Amino acid sequence: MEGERRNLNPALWLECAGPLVTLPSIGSHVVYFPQGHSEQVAASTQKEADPQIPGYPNLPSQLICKLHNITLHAEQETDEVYAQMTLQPVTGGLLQNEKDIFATPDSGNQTKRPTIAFSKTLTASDTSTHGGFSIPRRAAEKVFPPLDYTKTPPAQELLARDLHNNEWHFRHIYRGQPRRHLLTTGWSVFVSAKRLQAGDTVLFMRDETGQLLLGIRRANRQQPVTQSSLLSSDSMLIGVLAAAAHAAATSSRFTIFYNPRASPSEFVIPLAKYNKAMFHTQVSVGMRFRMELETEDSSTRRYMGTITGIGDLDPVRWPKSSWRSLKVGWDESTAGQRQRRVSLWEIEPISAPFLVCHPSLLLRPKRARPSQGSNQTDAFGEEEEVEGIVKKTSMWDRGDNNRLDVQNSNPSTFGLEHWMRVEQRPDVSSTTTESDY
Amino acid sequence: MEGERRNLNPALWLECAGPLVTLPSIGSHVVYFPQGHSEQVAASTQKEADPQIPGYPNLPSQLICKLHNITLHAEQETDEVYAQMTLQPVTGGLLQNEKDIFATPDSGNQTKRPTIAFSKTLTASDTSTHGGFSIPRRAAEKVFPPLDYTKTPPAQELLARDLHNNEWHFRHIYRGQPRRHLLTTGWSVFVSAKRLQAGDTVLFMRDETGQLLLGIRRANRQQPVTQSSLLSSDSMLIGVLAAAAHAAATSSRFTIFYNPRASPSEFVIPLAKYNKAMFHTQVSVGMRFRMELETEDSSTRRYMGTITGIGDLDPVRWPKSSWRSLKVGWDESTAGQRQRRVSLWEIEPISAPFLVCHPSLLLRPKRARPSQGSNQTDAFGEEEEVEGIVKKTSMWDRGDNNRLDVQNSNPSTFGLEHWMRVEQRPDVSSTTTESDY
DNA sequence: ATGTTGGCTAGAAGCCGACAA
DNA sequence: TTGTCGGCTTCTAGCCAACAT
Repeated sequence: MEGERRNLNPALWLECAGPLVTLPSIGSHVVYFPQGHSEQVAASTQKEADPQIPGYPNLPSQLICKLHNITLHAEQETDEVYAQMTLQPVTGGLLQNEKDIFATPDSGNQTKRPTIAFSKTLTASDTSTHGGFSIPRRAAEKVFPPLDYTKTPPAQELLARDLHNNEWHFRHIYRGQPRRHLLTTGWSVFVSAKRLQAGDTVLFMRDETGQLLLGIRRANRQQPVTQSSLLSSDSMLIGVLAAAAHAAATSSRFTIFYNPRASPSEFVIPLAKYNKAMFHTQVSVGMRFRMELETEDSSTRRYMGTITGIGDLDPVRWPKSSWRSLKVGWDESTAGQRQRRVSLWEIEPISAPFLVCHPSLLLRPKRARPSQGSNQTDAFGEEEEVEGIVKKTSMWDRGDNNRLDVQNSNPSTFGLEHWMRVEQRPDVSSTTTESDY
Repeated sequence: MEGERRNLNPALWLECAGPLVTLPSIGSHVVYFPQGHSEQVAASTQKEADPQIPGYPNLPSQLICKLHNITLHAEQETDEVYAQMTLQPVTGGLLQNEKDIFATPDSGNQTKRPTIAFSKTLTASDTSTHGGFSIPRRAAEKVFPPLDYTKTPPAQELLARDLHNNEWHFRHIYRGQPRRHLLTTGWSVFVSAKRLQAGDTVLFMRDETGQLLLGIRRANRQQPVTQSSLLSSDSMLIGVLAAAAHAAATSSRFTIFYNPRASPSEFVIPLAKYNKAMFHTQVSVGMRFRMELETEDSSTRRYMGTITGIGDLDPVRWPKSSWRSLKVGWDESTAGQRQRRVSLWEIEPISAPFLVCHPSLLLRPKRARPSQGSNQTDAFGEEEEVEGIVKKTSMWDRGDNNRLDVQNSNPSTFGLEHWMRVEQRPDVSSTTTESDY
C-alpha cells in the first residue's frame, strides 16, 4: 500500500487514465462539484440519483477548496486507475490568504518533457493463446532497449513493472519473414492475469531511470459494474452530499475518489480554469464551440456544436449551478453517445479574433477517417488535418490555448496564470512527435 | 439481474452464508443498529470509524423497522453472498398497528424440511491440476442421481447451477481401487473459474425439482479487501448514518446491504428476538453464558464465557445503546479472535432451571478435537458430546431453545411467538441426521 | 508493416489405479 | 473411506515462418 503510493508513476497513471485527463496541482485551489461527484457514483452504480435523496440546502453547488493531497491508485483487480484527493473547503467560499494562492509551487515543468512511451490496442492475434504480441516497429525501437542485431535471432529479456509495481518478464525477439518485433514468452501470462481482450490497450513507457513501465486501458465496453454489495447506491449518494456538507460547515478536510474512466466529467476543476471560463467567456444561445473528446481508439478529437440553451440542470436541488449549465447540439449525426449538457469550462467558444475562417467553412463534410485498420497505434500523433477539426493533441494545441489566454486576459487574470498550472499533464506519448524517432 | 433475483435459491444462499446466518422474515419487524452497520462497512474497508465523522444526535442507536423486502444476491466476481434489505422505521419507534404485526404470514414452515445437500472443504488434491474432486461417499449417494452400477465404470454427466444460475458440467464416475466417487472432467474449469483454493468449501444441493445447485464458501483467510475506489470510507460511514437518520426523520424506506461473511455481527435483529433478550433475560457481571460460533471448518460450536462488564461501547456517540453492551471473557485461551464485546441477544445465559449440572463441571478440560484430518465434511452432524459443550447444530438444539422460550414466557411473550419466525432458517445439510441416508 | 494461419513440439492438464493414512 | 502420488495419455499453449492485407 505504502509502496504503491510511493512508486506509482504519475505519467503512467495519466496514460492509463486517458488522453484528456488532467490533475490539479497539490496545494492549488480547486472548485469541487457535488453534482459531478454524484454523477460518478451514479454512473458506477448504474443508478440514477434518486429524488428521494434529501437535499442539503446548506451545501452550495460548488465548493472552492484547497487541494491538500492527491495520491494515485489502481484497483487491484482491474488496474483501473483512480485518484484520492484530500480537499478542504475555503472558509466562506472565498480565498482567505492571497499569499497562499500565489505561493503554489510550480513543479509542473519538470514533468513536461516528452515521455518515451507507446500504446497499442490489442488485436485478436495479440490476445489469442496461439501466439505472442506483435510490437509496432517504431514503437519497439523507441521505448525498448536496442537489440543486438548481429545475433540470430536478435532477442532479449524485458522486465516491466505495472501500476502495482509487479514485475512482468517478456522475451523480446526480432524474427519472422518479413522481420518484426514480438513479445513471446511471458506475454500470455500477462494477458490472462490482466484478463485482457482484443480491443483493450496496453502501453509501455520508459521512465527517467530507463526502467520499463507497463499499463493497460480497457476498452469502453460494458463494465461489469461490480455492484458494490457494501452500500446501497442511495446511501452512497447521501454519503457524498453529507460528507461535503459536513466539510463545508466545519471547513474540515474530506476525501474523495476521482475515477477518470468511470466519471462522465471531471468534477474537481482548477480554480483558475473555472474563473477563466466563468468570467472571461461570454456565451449565448446559438454560439458555436469546439470540444475535445476521447475517441473510441483512445486518441482525442475535436467535435463541434452549437449552444442551444443555458440554464440549470437541476433547478430544484441545485439552482444557479454552473455544472452542465449549457445545453448543446452536436454537428455530427453520430453524436448519440455525447453529452447533451456540458459545463462552460469544457468548451472552447469559437469567437476568438485569431479565428479567421468563417464558421460556415467548418461545416463542410468531414473527411471520413478510417475507424478500422488504423486504430492500433495512437502514440505517434501523425494524423493531422487543417483547422483543428481532426487532429491529435499536440504542443501546438496548447500554444493555441495560451495565446487565447493572453489575448483575453486583463491584468488580474494574467496574474492568475502564475499559480494556475491547470492541465499539469506531462506531455506523454500522444504528444510525441516524429522527431523523437 | 432480474433473473438472478428470481432464481437465487434461499437455501443455497443460506448454505453459502454460513451455518449461523439467519434472515428475518419479509413483513416482520426488526431492530436495525447503525453501529453494527457501520462495523460492517469499517470491516470491509479496513478502516476504523473515524472520530471525525459527525454525530447524528437525532439518530437513535437502534431503529425499529418494518422489513419490507429482502433480495438475495451474490457478488459476480467472488460469489460472496449478500442480502439487500428494504427497511422502514416505525413511526415514533413504536409499533403503530398491532394488527400488522400479528398478520405476518407464517410461510416459514414449508422451508423447514431438511434440504438435501452436502459440503466439503477442498483438499490440496481437490484443487490441484493433477486430478479431480473426491466426493465423500455418502454425500454422493445422498445428493447426486443414483449411478447405474452395472456399467463399467459407473458414470454420468452432472449439471449444476451456481448462485448466478450459470451451468457447470461435471463427469461423475465411480472407480479406483478401492472404489470411490469422483468428479473429473469439468471440475478443474470450475476450480479455476471460481479461483478456489484448498480450504475453501464447495456445497452441492438438490432442490425441490431435483435440480442440482452448487455454491462456494471461501475460507476465512484474508480477504483482498477490494478498496472500493468509489467512495472514501469516511463518506461511506457518513452515508450509513445520514441515510438512516433521514429515513428515521421522515419514516421513509431505506436500503441496506447485509454481507454475512464480512460483517462481524448481524445488525438487523428480529424484534421478537431482541425483545426476548432485553426483557426476559437478566444478566449481571459474573454471569456465565454460552454462545454459538462458526468454527474454522465451517461448522458451529458453543463456546463458554463469563460476563465481565456491562456498559456502553461508545458512551459519547451512542449512549445507552444495547449494541455490544456486554464485555465478556472466554473460557478457552484460544479466544484470540473472539469478540470481547457481545450483544445480549447473541448469548444464552446459563441460568435456566433445566440446567442441572453445576457450572464448575463445565470448566473441566475439554476433550481435544481433531482440527485436522476430519475437517473435510461438515454435513452430517455426527459428532456430539454430552451437555452441549461440543456438538453440531441439530434439531435438538432448536428444540432446546424453544423449550426455554416457553418456560420463560408470560402470556404476552407467548403471543409474540406467533409472529416471530426469527431464525427462519431452513434446516439445511448441517442439520440433516443419519436417517436421511 | 503487421494481422492471421498451419505446422510442429514441449509441457501442462488430467485420467488411472496403487498405496497409505 | 479418501488423500496423495507415479505412470501414462491427451491436449493445449505457444514458437515458428508462410502468407495475406
